[in-house]
Amino acid sequence: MPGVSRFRPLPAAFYRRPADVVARDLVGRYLVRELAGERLVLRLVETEAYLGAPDAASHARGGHRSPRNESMYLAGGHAYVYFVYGMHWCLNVVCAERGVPHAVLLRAGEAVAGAGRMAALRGLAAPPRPRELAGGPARLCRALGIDRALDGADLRRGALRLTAGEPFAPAAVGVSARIGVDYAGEAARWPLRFFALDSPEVSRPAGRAQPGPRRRR
DNA sequence: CGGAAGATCCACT
DNA sequence: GTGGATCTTCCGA
Repeated sequence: MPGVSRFRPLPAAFYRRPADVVARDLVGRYLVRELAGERLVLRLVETEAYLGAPDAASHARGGHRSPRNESMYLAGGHAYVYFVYGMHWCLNVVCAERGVPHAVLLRAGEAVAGAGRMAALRGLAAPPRPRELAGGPARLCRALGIDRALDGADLRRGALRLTAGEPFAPAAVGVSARIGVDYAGEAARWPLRFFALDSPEVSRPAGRAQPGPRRRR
């Protein structure tokens, strides 16, 4: 039965690794959402790793811990959902051992199933243009109906799961600096963003890891 | 206790 | 390309 294994949940051992390793390995995997009796599936094409206490861009920088980010300290394989800019939800995959707040931000995905329902959740009337459906961490959450109710959820079972999917060949995955973390000093340049090189859904093509010659003034 | 900034998106110029 | 929406959290007073 070709295809069935794509929906096998990723095992606990998958998550018990550093976030940069998990982030790269998540590109191509399926994010499966059961919502109102319907199955919505995104193939992940863009992720970012956040490395806990030593990472100035992380919500857990300096070992910070609060009710908001408490889920980051769960064992790998749980969800960390947070609210930003007063309007948007973002979904992270918690990694490593319990007490070590590594996480992977899910930034974009391609629709595999339930595209019509996802477009409706996004409030889109016409067929979506590239990046419109789930190209961006907040768009991805809105397309799957994800909010605080899923904070701390077990990603191996339940209404939100990560499954084997269709991993990309290593050569098909690009690496860049993370997006929107310019405040983080040196950590803002760490190569921790991973994306499918030929996906039209990736939120931005190259990020700013290795700035080439740029026009000035 | 007030002010500022944020792992973003969208409308508008 | 720029700024507004909107609210949780943190920090300084």
